[in-house]
Formats: sequence, C-alpha cells, structure tokens
Amino acid sequence: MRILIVEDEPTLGPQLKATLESTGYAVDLATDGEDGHFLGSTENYDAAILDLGLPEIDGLTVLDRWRREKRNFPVLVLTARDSWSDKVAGLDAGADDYLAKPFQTEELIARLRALIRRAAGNASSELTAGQVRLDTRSGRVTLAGEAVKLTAQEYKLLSYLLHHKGKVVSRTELIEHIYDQDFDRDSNTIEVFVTRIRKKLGADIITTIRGLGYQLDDPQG
Amino acid sequence: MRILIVEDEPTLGPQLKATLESTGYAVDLATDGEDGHFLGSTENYDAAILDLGLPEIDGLTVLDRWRREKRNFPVLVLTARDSWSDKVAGLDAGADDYLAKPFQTEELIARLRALIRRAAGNASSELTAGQVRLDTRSGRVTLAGEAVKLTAQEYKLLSYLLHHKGKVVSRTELIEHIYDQDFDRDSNTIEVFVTRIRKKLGADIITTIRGLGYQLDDPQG
DNA sequence: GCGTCCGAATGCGGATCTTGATTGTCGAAG
DNA sequence: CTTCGACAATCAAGATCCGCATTCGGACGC
Repeated sequence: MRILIVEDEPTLGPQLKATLESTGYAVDLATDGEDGHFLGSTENYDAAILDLGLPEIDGLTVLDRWRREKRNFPVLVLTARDSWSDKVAGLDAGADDYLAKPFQTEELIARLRALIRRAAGNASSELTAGQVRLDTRSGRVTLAGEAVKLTAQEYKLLSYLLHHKGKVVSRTELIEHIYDQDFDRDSNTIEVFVTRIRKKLGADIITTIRGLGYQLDDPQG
Repeated sequence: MRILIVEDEPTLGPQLKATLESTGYAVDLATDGEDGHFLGSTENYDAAILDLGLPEIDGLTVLDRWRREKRNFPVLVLTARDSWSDKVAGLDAGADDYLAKPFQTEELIARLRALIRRAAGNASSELTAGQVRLDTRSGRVTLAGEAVKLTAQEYKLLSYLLHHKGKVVSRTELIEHIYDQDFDRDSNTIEVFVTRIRKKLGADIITTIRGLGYQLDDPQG
C-alpha cells in the first residue's frame, strides 16, 4: 500500500514517514501544498494524509483540486484547529476522515487501515481467499489455520491482491502500489514474488491472467 | 438513501431520526442491539449510525456480526467514551468512521454524506449486451452467468465494442484503440479476433455491417 | 559475520498473436 | 434469378511474446 503524506512540519513529516514505512507502507512525503498536489495528481496512492495548515497552497485547496481532477484515493485530514466547522468544511471538500493534532500514532494507523479497507470495499479487517486468511491488524497470515511466515514484500503483494480480491491487477499497478516513487519499472520482481507466494500458499491462490495481470479468486466467484 | 440508526437513548434517537429525515434520508430506528442487528442483517441500508453503548448486545458485537455476515454498508460509530484505544477497536472491527458524543448534528450529517459518497465509489461498472456481461473492475466476462475465458486481445476488443454499444465501429477505429501507434493496417487481425469472440460468446453477439465495421446490439435497441 | 531477504539476469516452454491462403457470404447488376 | 466481385470468415502454422523457475550477488538485519 502506497501512502502520500503532505506535511510541512520538519519533525512530524519524516517521523510519520518512518513509522508508516516500518508498518509496511510505501510512503512519499511532500512538504508543501504545491508538491503535494502534484504528487497526488500524478502518482497512484492508496491513501493520503493531508495537513490543512500548509505553506504556499492551503490543504483544503489541494484536496479540492484533487477531487476536481477525479483523484479518488481516500484522504485523511490532519489539523491543529479543532472547531467542528473546519471539520465539516474538510469533509465536504472530499476528506474521508479527520484527525485533530495532537494524535496518537496508533490511532492514525488504525484510521488509515480503515480508510484503505473501505476504499477497497472490504468491511472486515480480516481478508480471506479460499484457505488463506490475512489479518491486517496483526499482519499474520494463515493457510488452513496454520500460520505461514511471509517476508515483508510477499506480505505487501498478497495484501494488495487481497484488498482487490476478484480484480485483475496489472504488474504495473502492483509495482506502483508496493513501491514508492523511485523504483525501476523494468524488472521481473513481481513475477518472482508471485512465485514465492505460490510456493508458500499453494499455486492456485493467485491466478495469472495472461497479458493483463494477476487475480485472487473470489471464493464464490 | 436509507439509513439505520441504532441508539438507545430515548431523546437522541428520535431526534436524530427527525433531523435526518428532514435532510431527505429514509430512516429506521432500532433501540437495542438485538433489534439493530436484525434490521441491519435483513434490510438494505446505505449506511448505519451505531451507538457503542447499548443494552442487550454491545455495539461492537453488532458491528462484528454484520461484517461476518458480509453486510458491507458503511457504519458510523457513536460513543460517549473518548479514549483512542476504543476508537482503534471500533475502526478495526469494521467501522468506517467515528464520532464522539456530544457532537454537532451538522458534523454528523457531513460525515454521513462522506461515507455514502465513498461507498458509492466502489460500485462495480458492468457492461452488458444480451447474455454477455463484462465487469471492467474484475476483468471478468460471463455468458449467461457462466464465466468465459478471454485472452488479452479478445478482452480489449470486446470491451471497446461494449463501451460503444449500438455504434458501428470501423476496423480502423478498433485497430487504433486496441493497438498503440504504429500498427500494420493491412492485416485481418480484427476479423480473426471477432471470429474467436464469436466462438466463445455466440455468433449473434457481434453484428457485421458490411463495408463499415462491427456493431454490438443494444438489448432494447 | 552470518543468515535471510531482495531484486536482477537468464533460458525455457507454452500460450497467444499474426500472417497469408483459402473458403464462404452478401449484394448489386445484368 | 443468376452471376460476379468485393468483402468477410475461417484455418493452420510460424513467429512472437509472456510468464515461470532458477540462480546468484549484494544488502540488510541480527
């Protein structure tokens, strides 16, 4: 899952980035509205964390522009201000959630999880496909009840596929959502990880749609 | 838009119902967890507002049960409690948003709007013609309910025709949209793929307009 | 310093695409 | 109604592309 943080505070921004990366997200950080708007317009994120108080361009403006451009990733708005009228404005501008500073990092992560989950159309924090079960909260994966040890990348890949169960996911899409900005697109990394996941979870878990991408079968599909 | 409110407080519940109804929603009100869970399981709502502190069954339990039953309408959780650990629990149980009492009605409405808007974004776009159904999100094609396996090119071609249902599409147009830039115009690839699609989906699915191109019939056209 | 994990390179095998020739069909004109 | 020409459909085969397995060097963490 790839996240965009738009935050100008010199300590909070990098700190958030580090925390989220250690949680398993690919994170890009923009330190002003201009940059943030550009990244959000040109790259593909699964969610964005947007500070309202920004230099150059106001956070609300950035959000509004994204929405006009039909950029529909979920946005979690951060603000120091605490009046509910600001919240209403933010929500109406297209924010999907709202968090007042100061906040607990854990709550931020929980809300982020919820946002991504909902954006993918999943309600439960447990993602399943056939015998495979993944708990987004604990990061555990089981196959028919048995715990399976996945590496970080394997987990990211599987997680993304599970979040988009039933959908055909292209290799490009996977690369864009598992890695951040700078990554060599010309490599067969995805294939390699798909192979490794298949070795651990069974070959039938991931279906190859030749020429289009990969797909996790919906049990009742 | 139809909303379910699960709220036991004798004043707040009816008051919310009245407010939302005046805003244009159809509202059902349940006053305990048992009733709330039943309504949420059997009726179709666009969103639910769920109080965590409930008699009989706890709100979190109700939410958890809905999610296990694959009831995926967005849920806005209300609570008197204010600790972030409760919020985390609620979000992980499958809540989509969270509001601490007391709250401004206006903020509640704004959040509800945001929830419904987001949920609507997940609607899968399906293209159909006769017995054929193509889901652009999952990339699946079915004929009379039966899944049909199409190759990449077949899929592209069919997809383009479905997007322009009813229109006569020339061979040139198809080539231009299925292939990138330079492609040998003097070839009968299109015919070949049309043949293959017809073999898989039935000969009547694509009509040939001699000298002009191909056409997908609109069912009611 | 050792083990694990990641990502790049390679070669293979098979599915898929394209081509060109052949056969089939439509429609207009005689 | 028949015939003819143009266009469309079909088929088979070679070429091509794509994905898979495997290996290996290096990075990273412990």
